[in-house]
Amino acid sequence: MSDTMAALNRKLLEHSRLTAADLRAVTTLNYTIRALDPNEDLIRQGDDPSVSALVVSGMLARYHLLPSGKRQYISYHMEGDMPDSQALFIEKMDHAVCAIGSARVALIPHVQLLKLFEARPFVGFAIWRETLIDAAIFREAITNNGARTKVARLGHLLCELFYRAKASGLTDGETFYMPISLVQFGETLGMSIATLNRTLQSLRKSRTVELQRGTLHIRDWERLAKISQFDPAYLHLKKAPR
Amino acid sequence: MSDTMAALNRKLLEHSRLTAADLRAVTTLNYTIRALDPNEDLIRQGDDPSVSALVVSGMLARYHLLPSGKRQYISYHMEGDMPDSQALFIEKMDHAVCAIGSARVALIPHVQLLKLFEARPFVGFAIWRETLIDAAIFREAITNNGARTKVARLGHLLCELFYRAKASGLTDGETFYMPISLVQFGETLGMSIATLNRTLQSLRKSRTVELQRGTLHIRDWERLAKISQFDPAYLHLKKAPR
DNA sequence: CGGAATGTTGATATGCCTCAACTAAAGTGG
DNA sequence: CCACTTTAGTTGAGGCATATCAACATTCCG
Repeated sequence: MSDTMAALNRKLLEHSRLTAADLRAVTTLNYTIRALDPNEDLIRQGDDPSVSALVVSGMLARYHLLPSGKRQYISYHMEGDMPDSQALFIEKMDHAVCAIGSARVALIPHVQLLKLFEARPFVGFAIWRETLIDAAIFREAITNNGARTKVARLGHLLCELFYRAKASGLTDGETFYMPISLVQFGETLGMSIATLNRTLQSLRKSRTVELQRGTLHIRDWERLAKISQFDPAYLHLKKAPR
Repeated sequence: MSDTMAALNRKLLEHSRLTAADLRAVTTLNYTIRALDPNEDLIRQGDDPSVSALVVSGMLARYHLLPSGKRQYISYHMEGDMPDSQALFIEKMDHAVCAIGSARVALIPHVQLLKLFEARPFVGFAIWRETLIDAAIFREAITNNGARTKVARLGHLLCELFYRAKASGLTDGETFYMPISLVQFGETLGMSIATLNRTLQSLRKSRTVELQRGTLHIRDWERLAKISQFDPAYLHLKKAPR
């Protein structure tokens, strides 16, 4: 049995209830592993995906590429996430996905997933739920960028990444390795890099959080969450009755 | 047979292929109609939804309510849309949905939808696709608010609303009735109402678009789309091979 | 017809983007 | 392992865009 698919099962169990038979069916999925260099694209805007990727290690990000060449990062994805289940029923990618640091993904053909969903609807529902949680994360990003102060905006993103990592057991105590550059944070939050840096200084000064060389360290979670108006309800990380 | 569910079928056929049997199964769904006054909430943040709403007439909007009482509007939904299929597999609403102007919705119990999806997986896939298109709209909103100029930002939103309305046959030539207030536009696009108004003036001056008393009139679609960097690819309104 | 909601415009202060210079860290090849 | 190059992060100065506040006009609605 596959450790890789076992990781997917663990992820699905973070929010969904599945029977032993469902879980067993998931482990029968075939896949191939692909290694990605830092900043390498997994898939580009306009591509027609026929496989879905499951993050095995490292981190991926979604982004839009604008006519000017400017990037807008949309969301980040870590071990156990399936970032392009978003593309399962879609012909042409409206966004690209790239690696943040080195990463490894398991590629699962869409046809296999569809067959599995027909045979075991509740597995489909679990992955559907996964895509809905992604959508909730997108909504929160809209609100974050539209309605929060710069400090809360950055703080909120850091809270979200840390909370999700912790829920998946990827943190080392209060520390999480997450090699997102300041430029990328800027292109996520709609801030210039200068302002982003100064905003980060301000968070540092508040002694709630430390971030250097890709290592995020939470010094005072309660206060950081308060500063950032972070309420994890939108991540829906509770198991639902089936 | 129900006209209301026929409207849902039309919507699903905008992007998905379904068999006659699938379509018939959809029309057997039971529902109740609910009328909404302008600005009335259909569902609030924190509620536990047990029904999904299909917009029968008028317009709905999703929004986040911040601790300060400030609203952030997330997206708008018109006839044929199912805005809270987003909540199908989720316990607690992370956002609210309200009416923009008067509206009527058909409420369909989740249990019925789930049974339908088990019996007819491809109907489920079509509605899943619908939720994925919503997610693509959210992503575009992130980029719109984060990376575009004020003029492009407003123009892009108007383009999207008009394009979607037209695809659903809801426009009257180059005109669409859409009673969103300037305050609401501001709370959608992260601009103050003063700036929003001046941005609108600027669009008016460019003679591409007119907007008054809720009526959107497109005067020069090509130029507006260009100004706004609007590319409808992200709406995925093409039928997919099954 | 009167009151409330919505839209419009002007003046002001400031927060942020832009640009630029510099430092520190990481990666590369001899 | 060290010089070199490249990339990432940091800080400062200046000017403009936009949030904020306030006054007013218009439209909507009972």
